[in-house]
Amino acid sequence: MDKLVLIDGNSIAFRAFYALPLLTNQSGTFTNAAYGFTMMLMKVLEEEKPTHVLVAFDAGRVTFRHTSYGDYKGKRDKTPGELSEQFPLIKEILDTLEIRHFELDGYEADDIIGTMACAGDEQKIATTIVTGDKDLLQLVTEHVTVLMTKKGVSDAQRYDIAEIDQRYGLKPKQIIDLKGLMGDSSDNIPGIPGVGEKTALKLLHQYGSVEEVLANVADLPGKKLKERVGENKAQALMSKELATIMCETPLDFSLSDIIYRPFEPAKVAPLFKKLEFKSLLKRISQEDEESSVLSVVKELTYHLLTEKDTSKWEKLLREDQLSLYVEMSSPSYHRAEVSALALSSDHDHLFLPIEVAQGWEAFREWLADPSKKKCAYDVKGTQIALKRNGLDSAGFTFDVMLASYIINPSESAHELSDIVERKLDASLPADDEVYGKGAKRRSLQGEELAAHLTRKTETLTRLQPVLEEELEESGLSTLYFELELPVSHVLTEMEWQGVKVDKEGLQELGKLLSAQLKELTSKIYDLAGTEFNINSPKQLGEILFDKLGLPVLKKTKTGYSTSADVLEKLAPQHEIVEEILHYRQVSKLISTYVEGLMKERSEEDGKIHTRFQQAIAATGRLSSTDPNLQNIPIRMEEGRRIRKVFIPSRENWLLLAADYSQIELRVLAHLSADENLIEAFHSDMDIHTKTAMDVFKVKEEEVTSQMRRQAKAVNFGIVYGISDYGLSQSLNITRKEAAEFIERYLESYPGVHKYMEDIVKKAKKDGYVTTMLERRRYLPDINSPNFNRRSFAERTAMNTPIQGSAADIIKKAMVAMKSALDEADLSATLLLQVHDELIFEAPEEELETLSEVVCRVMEEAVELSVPLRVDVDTGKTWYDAK
DNA sequence: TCTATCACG
DNA sequence: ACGTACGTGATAGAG
Repeated sequence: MDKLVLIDGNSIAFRAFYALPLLTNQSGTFTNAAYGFTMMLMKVLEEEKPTHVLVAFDAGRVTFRHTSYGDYKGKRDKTPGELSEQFPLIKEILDTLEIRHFELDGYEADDIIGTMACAGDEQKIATTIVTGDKDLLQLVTEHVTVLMTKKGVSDAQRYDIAEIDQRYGLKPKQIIDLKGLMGDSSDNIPGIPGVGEKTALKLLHQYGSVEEVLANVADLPGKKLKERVGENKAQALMSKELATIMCETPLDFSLSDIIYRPFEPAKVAPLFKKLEFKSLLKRISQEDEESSVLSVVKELTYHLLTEKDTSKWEKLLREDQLSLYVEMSSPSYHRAEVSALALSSDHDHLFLPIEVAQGWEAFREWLADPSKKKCAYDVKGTQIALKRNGLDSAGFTFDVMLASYIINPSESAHELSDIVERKLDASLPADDEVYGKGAKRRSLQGEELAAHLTRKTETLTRLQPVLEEELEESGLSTLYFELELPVSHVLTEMEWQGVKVDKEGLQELGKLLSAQLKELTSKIYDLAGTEFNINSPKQLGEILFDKLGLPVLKKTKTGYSTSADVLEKLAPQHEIVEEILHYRQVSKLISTYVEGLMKERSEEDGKIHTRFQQAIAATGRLSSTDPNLQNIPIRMEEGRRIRKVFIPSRENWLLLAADYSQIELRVLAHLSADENLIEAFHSDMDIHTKTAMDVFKVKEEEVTSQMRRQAKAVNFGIVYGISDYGLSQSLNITRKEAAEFIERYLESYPGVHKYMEDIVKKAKKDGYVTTMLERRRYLPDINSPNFNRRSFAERTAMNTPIQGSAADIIKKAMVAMKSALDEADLSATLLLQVHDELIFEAPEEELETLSEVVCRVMEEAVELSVPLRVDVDTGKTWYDAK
């Protein structure tokens, strides 16, 4: 028995959109209408068990109805962008489910459905129309029923001839007459003014049709009604015509084109996964009898390689590309031990204990051959771990971790198991689960290790094409392949190189600071009249505010705030406060820097090898861990001395530091095209002085240091996504004063003002912002009804293109630097990056050439509408290279 | 494990 | 009226 289901795509999507909250998935795509639509669709497919399915959509804006009545659908609100952008998504879902969908220029979805319903009726096929629109009731016949959505989307009411009769006392065709008389405000069909559903029904019950009603105007009850009907005869007839659904739409397909075959869950799951349709995912996987959709419990067949049988696997190394995963004892690949590695092609999975890999000559050659393509998770860590085990490697053309990051840099979880969860219809136990964490950590061995590891490499092979496609779809391929991947290779070199630390110098400094701390401690105990743990904010708070009775200016969730900005305000009130501030400083220097750096210094080479994390910061910046070398003190002289222990690794070498001057404000000048700001940079002015002149309306000579300091804070504010409150906090002024500063700034730099407004608007429309090199950051909260979340997202929208473009620029310079140094035949090496600064070490005689090369490469990394300026300094220590 | 604090750009 | 500056990482204390 055939069963035809006709779905009114627009109507269901509308219903779903307004019935559900404005959901977004991780990448900021609105999904509520698509989700509701799919829920409805699944339910219908399950319950109706159709043999033929079709979804009809409205095409374009102008239909034949507009031709006859210009105002047709005139009053309808414009479809909100959050909904219209979901239509392509809905169509993609239908395509994946292999359900045909149609739209036809000049016609509405109704007309396609009407025509198919007529065909179904003629051929006596049981037909169900799914819609939220009462108009379609006119199509009901002996064979055709309408499934009408009620509140929400999952609830529906079936209308057949009997139901329509019971509800309206009409035959289906009379629904047209009903519309003709009462009109339809949503479609802007006028009908007869003053005639609503009640009157219209009464008239139709008596006369049967619009024409008959009009023919009997004279007999109609009530003077008003007579008048109205009499005056609007033509309008009533036209309304009826507008409400009539076409049954002769010229369609270029027939029943045989819309045959429905139940979909394969395995094909649909990845899309649902991507859209985060979790409950639907569960639903389809259950239908699949839990075979394989979510759980790839299916054991992988892998080959555990021993020294003896390496030769028979050499053929695997001739594959176009292989995935490689190196298993380590900890994430700190500069120290971690490698237990084993695994190789995967599409078909074969090979497990190699580290000794076997080291002893297999053909593998070593393959690994070091740059023309042999390899895919890995965290290429940098992989290459360093391999190198520490005597294995040189090259030819890594894909990094799964980096790809996942570039696709969505806001995502906090780029572990392989997280990526698999998001991008594939599979799952992988997280390393923490397999190994346990903290004290429970254990090591894996033998078969267990082999199974876990080969499963990871197998996953890499499956992830790569999925990620590649997603990069391409979002226009991120260039950024990924030409910037991020090359940068990761530069970082590998930098980390491998490491930076030399003067052990004795560090110990010396430690002693000095410890002595100072001791003195401060006893002084503080004296002043407090008791001993307590100064490092404990809780105990400190009790001393300051309870015992000494200082005023409480700020509180935290847990009690009194003792942060530096509070203490600074309290300093005049009690001698102890200043000592505490000083104590904090010294204590920080000892614990974080002296002791922290000492712990990370390798006894082997006397160097520190930080890890530059490339897949953390949402703006595209790098971060540095174990230890963090991007936050070595500089602002206070006392802390700055820490920099004296960072020295060149060889004799007669020096350090060279090159930093971009005002890169973020220059980027802002470029992005905003603000004439005043551009001019300021072209004339090489001190930008904070210039801002002070504009904000305070004074001449250059009249700018005081106080004004310059305030102007500097305003500039920071602009870069961070200005708010009066934020500025008032940082300058210790009232919000009103801060707001005035901002206003005067924006008046002086109208281009910046417009840019800030435009970028927020664009973010609201697209759901994301981009940097100069098209790096993308999604802002799911940008349209949030929650003021806080929305404001945060708006500031992020303003800040990310600036901070992110600056990150793009220095990354580009780093990539270019590699070849520039080679070309100039320099042995200088890049050691560190600190956001807007690069630090090199080089033999003394190279410094002059190096300065020139470094400046040129950094300044010419990209072309902006303002010049980029780089300052260079050299010295025997990092402290001296200032 | 979470919170407060503070170091950097 | 809402209550924030943007982006990070490390440490110590407290639960």
